Amino acid sequence: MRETKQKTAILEFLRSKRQHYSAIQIYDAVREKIPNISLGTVYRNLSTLLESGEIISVETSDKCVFYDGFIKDHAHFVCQKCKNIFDFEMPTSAKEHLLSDGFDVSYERLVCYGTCKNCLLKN
Amino acid sequence: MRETKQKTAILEFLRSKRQHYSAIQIYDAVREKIPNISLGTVYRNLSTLLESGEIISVETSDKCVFYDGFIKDHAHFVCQKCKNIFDFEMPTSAKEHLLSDGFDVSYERLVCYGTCKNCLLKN
DNA sequence: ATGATAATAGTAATCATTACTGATAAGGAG
DNA sequence: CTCCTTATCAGTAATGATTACTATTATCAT
Repeated sequence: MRETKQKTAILEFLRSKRQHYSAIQIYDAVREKIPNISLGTVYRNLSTLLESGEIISVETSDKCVFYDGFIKDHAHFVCQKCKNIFDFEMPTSAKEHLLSDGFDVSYERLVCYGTCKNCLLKN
Repeated sequence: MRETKQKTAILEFLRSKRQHYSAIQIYDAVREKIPNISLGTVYRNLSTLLESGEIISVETSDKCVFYDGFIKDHAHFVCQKCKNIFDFEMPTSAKEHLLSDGFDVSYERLVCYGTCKNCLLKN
């Protein structure tokens, strides 16, 4: 796994923000530093960064995947109105329970859907 | 919302199985009863059934969505080897915690990834 | 410095899902 | 039961996210 300015820029962008970005959003952000970076390069690097565990992915009911440079265990809340994703602390893990049932758990994702504070005030 | 044989067949198929199917798998299964049903019809009915809460969807790190006719609250375990999806009981919900923080939660999805019993034995 | 080769830019292809359109059928009114 | 409105359908085209391909470039061990 070679060090390239493309991969470094992607990782630095994700680590500099505590938000969740789609591949195209990352592409647009990184293009400010590397104007001719290819979208395929963004996808390829996101894959290798996922494999190496340097970033995590968040699958929601939106059609695209979101990427997160904050890799400490945490859960996500998706606001169905404004589409924002909020982090919150992971409540009790299901790992032990599954392990005792003979399943080997590598990671878990909890996603809650609803309406966020801000959107509730706007109703 | 009209009753059609297409919608009935889709719902009956999902309710008759305790597994999780992609749109194409549902399409293939329902085609045995309604040979000329259209894939678009399957997607449209899956959407309305989701909206009415008669089925649920499961988003995983696979590119496609899985649909489930079993709508009681439960969590999912995805085997990264055989790709099977297993149900398990939802551990403590995050709802109360989020509600006390001012978020209105409509539903939550917990997905664990790892290796299932069967695949562990095969290693 | 140099050579092997991993990674890149650019583009084409794939795959899941959605949109469109003229035809069909569900189901309420008469 | 028959007719009429219109939601839903089949079939197909379009979209949007992601992946594959290829000739070129740049990383890094020697």
